[in-house]
Amino acid sequence: MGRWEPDARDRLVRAALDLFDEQGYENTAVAQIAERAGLTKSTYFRHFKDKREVLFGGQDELVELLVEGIAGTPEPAGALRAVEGALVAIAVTFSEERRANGPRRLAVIAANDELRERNAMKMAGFSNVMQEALRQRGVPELDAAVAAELGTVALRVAYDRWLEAGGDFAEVARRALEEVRLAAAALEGAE
Amino acid sequence: MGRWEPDARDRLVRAALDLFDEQGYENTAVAQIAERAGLTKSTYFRHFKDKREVLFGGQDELVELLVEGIAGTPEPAGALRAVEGALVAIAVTFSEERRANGPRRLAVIAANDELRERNAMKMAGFSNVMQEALRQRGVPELDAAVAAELGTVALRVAYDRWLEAGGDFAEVARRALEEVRLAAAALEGAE
DNA sequence: GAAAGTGATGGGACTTGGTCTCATCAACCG
DNA sequence: CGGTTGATGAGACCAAGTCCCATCACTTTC
Repeated sequence: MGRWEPDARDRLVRAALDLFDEQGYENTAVAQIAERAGLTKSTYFRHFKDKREVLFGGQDELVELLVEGIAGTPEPAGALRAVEGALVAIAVTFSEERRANGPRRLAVIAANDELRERNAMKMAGFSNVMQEALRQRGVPELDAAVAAELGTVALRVAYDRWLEAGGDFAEVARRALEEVRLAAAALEGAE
Repeated sequence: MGRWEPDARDRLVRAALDLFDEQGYENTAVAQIAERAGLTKSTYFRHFKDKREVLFGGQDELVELLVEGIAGTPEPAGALRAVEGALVAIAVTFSEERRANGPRRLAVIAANDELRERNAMKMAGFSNVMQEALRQRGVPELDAAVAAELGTVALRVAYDRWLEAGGDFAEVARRALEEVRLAAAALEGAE
């Protein structure tokens, strides 16, 4: 594989991020991204299923790691401990290079409805995947839903902090999850 | 207003739901929806900003009610009580007609990625709105995020049950939220 | 070493979502 | 009765995304 100029996919990602940054997502045509990467529209759509996906690559890998992280947490462990295992498992993908591009990527996404939509779907996907993995362990439906949802809250918080301050993502995530748990436990109900 | 055939918007919604049901969302063109409603593509896009929105109308009203429900909960009350106020506040929009069309609408949405994406965005929007409204009451950031997220879990659960069994939505939502709270409180942390 | 195969690419036709502009036409108002 | 208003129709236009076929670099096989 890779008989021609290598890294076509990477070149597309870089070209897209640059162009979105320079002139905005909506003002950038797929053909333009391809051109800057030395390719054509056809080739772009062979690598990414639509215009947005160039910003959301690697999601499949994260999903796999989340599932493995939950399934691989030794029994007996509560649902939230398994979620912690999932967050720790994805830490390997949080490289320095990813941290460097993070803010630029976030800024592009935040500036466009279509992209925010895709991001919401991504997050919901993470939650669903964790919920399903928890149910596979025998966690009851509602508990799985709650634990998975709190896990994604922690994931968002941890990601923000990690972009801000760096450090070991696994540690940041563990702390965030514990804070979320305490906040949830402190909620008063109807009396 | 309404000098020509009235209810253009309603006709479009009905035509869309019928066509999506008959031949699927992707196999239905906007022009076809408009045609069945006795209108044209131009008019369609005057009523809905894109092809999907015909299935997601009324979101603005829900957002308003959620915010009012939280802001209108008398102090002092915990974050989750305010969220309960929000869920109760939207109950007025859950009519019998809406319940009748609910399952068909859900089936169409579930069958298509684009629509599931929009739905995820809608839910995330509810959560964000509640979170912001809670912060306006002085609830700390993280507590607001957790309460809002648990609120949307309860909202989903309540909606499912209400579609299934009917009854007073406010009551169903209250019960769902209490169950969610108990599930969250029962989560064990790292020792 | 030539022929056949393979996989990534180029190119262009085509459909459809979505935007924009201008014309039309029914109702209302003075 | 003539002018205004607001919803609609009509059609040009652009970009996203799909499809199909040609091409070309490299590999395998005989």
